[in-house]
Amino acid sequence: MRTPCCEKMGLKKGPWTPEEDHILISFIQQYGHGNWRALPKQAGLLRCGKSCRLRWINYLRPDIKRGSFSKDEEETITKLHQLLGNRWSAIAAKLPGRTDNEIKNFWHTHLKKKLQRSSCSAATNTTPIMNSDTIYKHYSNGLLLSKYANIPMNSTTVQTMTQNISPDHHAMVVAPAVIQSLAISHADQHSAASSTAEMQPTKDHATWSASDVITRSLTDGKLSAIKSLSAMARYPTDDQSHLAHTMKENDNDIGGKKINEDIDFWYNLFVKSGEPSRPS
DNA sequence: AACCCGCCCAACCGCATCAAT
DNA sequence: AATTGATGCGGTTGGGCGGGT
Repeated sequence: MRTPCCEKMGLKKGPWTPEEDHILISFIQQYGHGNWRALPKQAGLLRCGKSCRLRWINYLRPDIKRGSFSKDEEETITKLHQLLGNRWSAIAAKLPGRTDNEIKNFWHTHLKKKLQRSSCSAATNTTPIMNSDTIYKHYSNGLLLSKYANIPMNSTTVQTMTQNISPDHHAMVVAPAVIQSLAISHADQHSAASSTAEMQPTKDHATWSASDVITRSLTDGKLSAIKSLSAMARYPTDDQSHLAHTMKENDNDIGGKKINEDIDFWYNLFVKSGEPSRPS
């Protein structure tokens, strides 16, 4: 069984002292960090491996970029968050020298408030901003409509489908054509790549919301999620038991895909197309 | 000067996932 | 295929700090 970090008696918690930092840096410089679990004992630190790893990754690594975020970084984080949601490590991967923790903190303390202010002012102009949820919806809608329901994609069908899945005001935004077409071609790649691999469900499907399904379909490329969404959309409401049933059925014949490929796909897409567009 | 309050961020925790056996 | 250990990730916490009263 797993031993919770620092649960064992005698391990220190709380802020790191300069001495501890020095010991950790010296040890890693000399021996590397092959095994975090064993490291504190070998280095003579009264910390758990997890704590050492966190301290190194978030603070002591030599390539950490210190100081406030630049305007460019701020914009990148904002765009990537629209794109990826709270996938801090994926966002950090696009910002050299920044850690997921740092970006997460920056988001919660600065950007979120800033965006809330700007969305308030945007709301007064009645121009909805396309957020990540909306993008997920359009992406998934595009996939299921084009691949499983044989319905031609246009703004009306997208809107209707989205309303059936999750009737919030963001769903009224019309997807840009570039996202639709690229999403469909991406779906083709998914179905080709996933036809033979095996899928392991990792969450109790009965507890999935429509948003979970959509997010899932994006993050790991499992078309079963999209299939389920397709089936669900044929019903007037978000019927979770039906959804769970469909998920389990589909789990048996659909394969997986690497998360990073999806992240790269979306990142590249938005680099190409500028930014999540506002409907005119 | 003392107190309060909100903000910031380093660190922790629980869970998911991966890898080895 | 099941189990176990290690690592990674995202949400949350709490202590330090600065500004306001």
